[in-house]
Amino acid sequence: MLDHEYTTKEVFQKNFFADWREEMTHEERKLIKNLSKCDFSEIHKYFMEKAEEKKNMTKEEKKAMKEEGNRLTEEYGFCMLDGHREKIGNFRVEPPGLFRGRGEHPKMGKLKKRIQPEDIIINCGKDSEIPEPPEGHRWKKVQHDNTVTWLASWVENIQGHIKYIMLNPSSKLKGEKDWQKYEVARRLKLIVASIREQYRKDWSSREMKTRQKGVALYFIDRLALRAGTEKDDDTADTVGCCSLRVEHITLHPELDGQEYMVEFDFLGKDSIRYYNRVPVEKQVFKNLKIFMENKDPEDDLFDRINTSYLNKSLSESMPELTAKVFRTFNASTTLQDQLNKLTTDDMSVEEKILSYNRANRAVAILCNHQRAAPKTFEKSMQLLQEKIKKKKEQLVEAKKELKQAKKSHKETPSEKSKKLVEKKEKAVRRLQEQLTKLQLQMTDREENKVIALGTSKLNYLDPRITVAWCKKHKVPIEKIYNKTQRDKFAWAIDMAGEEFQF
DNA sequence: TGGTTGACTTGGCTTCAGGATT
DNA sequence: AATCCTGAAGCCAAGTCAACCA
Repeated sequence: MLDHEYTTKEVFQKNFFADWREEMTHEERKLIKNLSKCDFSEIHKYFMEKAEEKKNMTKEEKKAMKEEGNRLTEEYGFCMLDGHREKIGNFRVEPPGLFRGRGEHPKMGKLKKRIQPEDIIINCGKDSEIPEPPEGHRWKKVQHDNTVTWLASWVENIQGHIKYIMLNPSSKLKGEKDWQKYEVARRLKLIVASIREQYRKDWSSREMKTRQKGVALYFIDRLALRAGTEKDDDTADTVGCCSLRVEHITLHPELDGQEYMVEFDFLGKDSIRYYNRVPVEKQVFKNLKIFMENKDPEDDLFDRINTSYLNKSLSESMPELTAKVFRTFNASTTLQDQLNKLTTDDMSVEEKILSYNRANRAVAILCNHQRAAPKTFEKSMQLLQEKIKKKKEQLVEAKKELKQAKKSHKETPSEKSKKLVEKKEKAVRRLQEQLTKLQLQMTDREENKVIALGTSKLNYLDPRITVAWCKKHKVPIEKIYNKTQRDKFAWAIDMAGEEFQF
């Protein structure tokens, strides 16, 4: 961990040292009193050498390692559910280490303890074979609760949260849940117009609580904000819609030539910054002003409501409707609209894929799915640039040769010279295609520098939209979904025809 | 009504296998 | 065969939301 910047943070060092001292013997505690006087270079070196050793293993050793890994997965990575053999998602218990957390987490650096069999609850079928605990140990408990999906659990010592062993996304159980999720979002589509009408009415309600609900829901719908459930104090300070504070928004009666602008700036899930400037309706602007009156920056913007109230009122519009459904609904709707807008029949498969990625990107931007620019970004762009340059030169050369061939064919026509012209024409065409492909790749990568597509693809986009699009436009599904994704979305690949509409 | 707990989904980052390139 | 590079798998933290309890 010494290579990481966060080990230099005061909170990290303080937490780590406190927990470390707990583990010390009486003598050690007497001796080791100041972290800054501790020299970890030897153990650091030891681990570096270990890593080096591993890297330098012979082919045979590597192969043996891999086989052992496969054997373990084969033995522990599957379970039987309702008579089907299903893949388990995370079948290994989390190893001990130093807790990091995201953003300015107050518990960073604390010691995450090793989990013992005595910490583990096994949840299996009544008549299934109970897994043996390691020699000399016993499980905390063995239970047979068929109302939950987890196979094993333990309590983690940093926050006291429960951790679970659950099934892989490719499993029937998870697939069915996923399908249901999208069906709920599709039901929202049918009533969203009336919900929008209602929350606009709520902006002028006599009750401040109702107004807050109306504005919050508008943000959730229009900006795809998360619900914003309140959280413990001893976690990183992040917010969602309902937990927004006055300090997170700035009102501009006019900005960039537009009226009623709201500027958002806050840290959301995983301490990812959300920054956005949006023009809003006059009534929304007026309400926000009222909500902010006589408040300090650190006061809640929506002080009369919370996610539980919001969800309760949503469930009256439609059973199973909660705040997060809007994200799924808006993401999937956006994908479908963008795909319709960006795809035409005359496109090549590569161009269609770029269109798909652009549609996917529109969703990722809506949901604020960001990533750090890849460490290798500049380098890999440069590489691509060089490839393009080389290809261009080749193209110029090929064109020259074609011209030459044409010329000699004109001067002394023969079967042979005709063939040569055709051959050169073909070469030019091929190079041209390869060049466009590279340029498309470049555009795609550039536009994707700080945008993460994976999260929306995996969690927000109804896979049936993608499957239908692939079928309609003759794009092989393998070009859009990799193996894992195809496994996860097997239900949609089976189910959706090209006529599917979200 | 408000706080807590439990179960499940969502999320970005790291690691590493394996294909591409030299 | 060695090295490079990338995509995917894996990791585990951090959300959402319902049930439960006082």
